[in-house]
Amino acid sequence: MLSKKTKYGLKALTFIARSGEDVPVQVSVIAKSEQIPQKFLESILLTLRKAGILGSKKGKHGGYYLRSEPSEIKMTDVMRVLEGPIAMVPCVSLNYYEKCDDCPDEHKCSVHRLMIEVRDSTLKVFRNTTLADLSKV
Amino acid sequence: MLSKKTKYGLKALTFIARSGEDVPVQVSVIAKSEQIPQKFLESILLTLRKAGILGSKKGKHGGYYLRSEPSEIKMTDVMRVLEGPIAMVPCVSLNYYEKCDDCPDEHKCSVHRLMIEVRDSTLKVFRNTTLADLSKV
DNA sequence: GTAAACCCTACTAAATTGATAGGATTAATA
DNA sequence: TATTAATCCTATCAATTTAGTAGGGTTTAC
Repeated sequence: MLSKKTKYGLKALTFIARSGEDVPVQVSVIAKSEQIPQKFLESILLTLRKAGILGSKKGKHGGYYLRSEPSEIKMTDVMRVLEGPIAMVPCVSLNYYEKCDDCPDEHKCSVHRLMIEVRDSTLKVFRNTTLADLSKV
Repeated sequence: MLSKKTKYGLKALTFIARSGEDVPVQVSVIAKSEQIPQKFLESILLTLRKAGILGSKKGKHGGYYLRSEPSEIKMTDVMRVLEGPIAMVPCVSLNYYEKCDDCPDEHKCSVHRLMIEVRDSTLKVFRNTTLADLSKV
């Protein structure tokens, strides 16, 4: 299941991308419009900022803005930041690989091979999708 | 993340499929060979039996066996039984559809559209994979 | 009739998720 | 310079899920 965190994060990014203009968007505005608990959203946008996807401006008239063009923001990056590894098992993760305790030989593991296929097909979607695609009405 | 339940379940099914012969396989044998807690595995195989994927024989020399040929057991079915819906959000699930509380219009929801693509690509993998594929050495 | 197997229900500890609380810090502007 | 509006940061918490354990009940082969 997709976490609320990721769902909210994607909606917020879409909102910011759609707002288009060069002024930062405030958390309160997004929260209200997208029906997201404001404090929760704050922490999500903070995560996205720390990951380099969003920039922020403090103080009055502050808010969040995209650090790159929507068409440059790939879902692979966004999903990894919000949801964590794309692979369903660590032994198949490109970025967070970990060996299984059981499993003497990965290449003979039926689960391993199936999950590689799932990972690759999901990756293909995320690699071919950017925030610009999400933002289309 | 793939749950241990699903991982164990897939390994157990593979084990049974590989054993080939027409005699039922005991939980204790699978548990030992695949390093799975026996009581936990019991409950998993029970689930698979109730779902019609496995059959069982009670009493001495009892155990579990496949109800169909490995090549007839599709991953879509197995995954739905063990892991639940394949879709990452209920509003995109074919078998367990549920509307989102937020989201006035699904078709305009960026998350919705992305998750449909992910669902379809995952589904394609699961539809094209059977237990026979998993069981190949 | 007894041992070996599945069957069933209930419980539990740990981790994760989805928040909330409360304030610290920073910046615009009156 | 004081005020206000915003982000930033840490801590806490309740609910849920996960992964497993416990303890028998039931069925069948021999």
